[in-house]
Amino acid sequence: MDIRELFAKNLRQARKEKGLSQEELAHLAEVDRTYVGALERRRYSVSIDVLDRLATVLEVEAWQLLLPAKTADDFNRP
Amino acid sequence: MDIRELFAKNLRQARKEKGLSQEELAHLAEVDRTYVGALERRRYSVSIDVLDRLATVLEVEAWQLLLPAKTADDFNRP
DNA sequence: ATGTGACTTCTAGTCCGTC
DNA sequence: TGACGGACTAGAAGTCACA
Repeated sequence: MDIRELFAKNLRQARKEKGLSQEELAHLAEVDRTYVGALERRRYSVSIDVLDRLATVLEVEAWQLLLPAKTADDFNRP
Repeated sequence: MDIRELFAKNLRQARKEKGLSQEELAHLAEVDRTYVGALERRRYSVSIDVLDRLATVLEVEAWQLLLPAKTADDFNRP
């Protein structure tokens, strides 16, 4: 799993958890609606400036959007 | 402290801890020699693709390069 | 409400150099 | 070894129309 996919999944997950549409998130973070969609489809390598704006709107820390997804193994650990 | 400054400081610190020069890091991560220096001077908003390559060379996780610096208060916490 | 292509503009990122 | 400038190219950032 490359970094774009990681970010794409975290972004989509964080957005859904906030109950926002791509359009709403885009508006709040002052980026284009289609750009958010493009990021979730891993089309671009987002810059940290935009990443930070998105994180702020989603009320998470910027670094959290780059956290690797939990693997099945994680759930079996003590 | 904005995200570029955060990244700049983490990058420099991680690089020093590995005992690498800007030039060596640049070569290993396949970016330009002057670009590493520019990032440490917060001149650009790095993309996550390059951030990931730098992290790999520095043997840290990509998200760790975006971690906020510890404040003085952190050291006083129980 | 989102996916996509085509397009333009802006900045990331390269490459040359000097201090 | 690192700071910094100028000129350039690649790709991110941003907009629109249509499905």
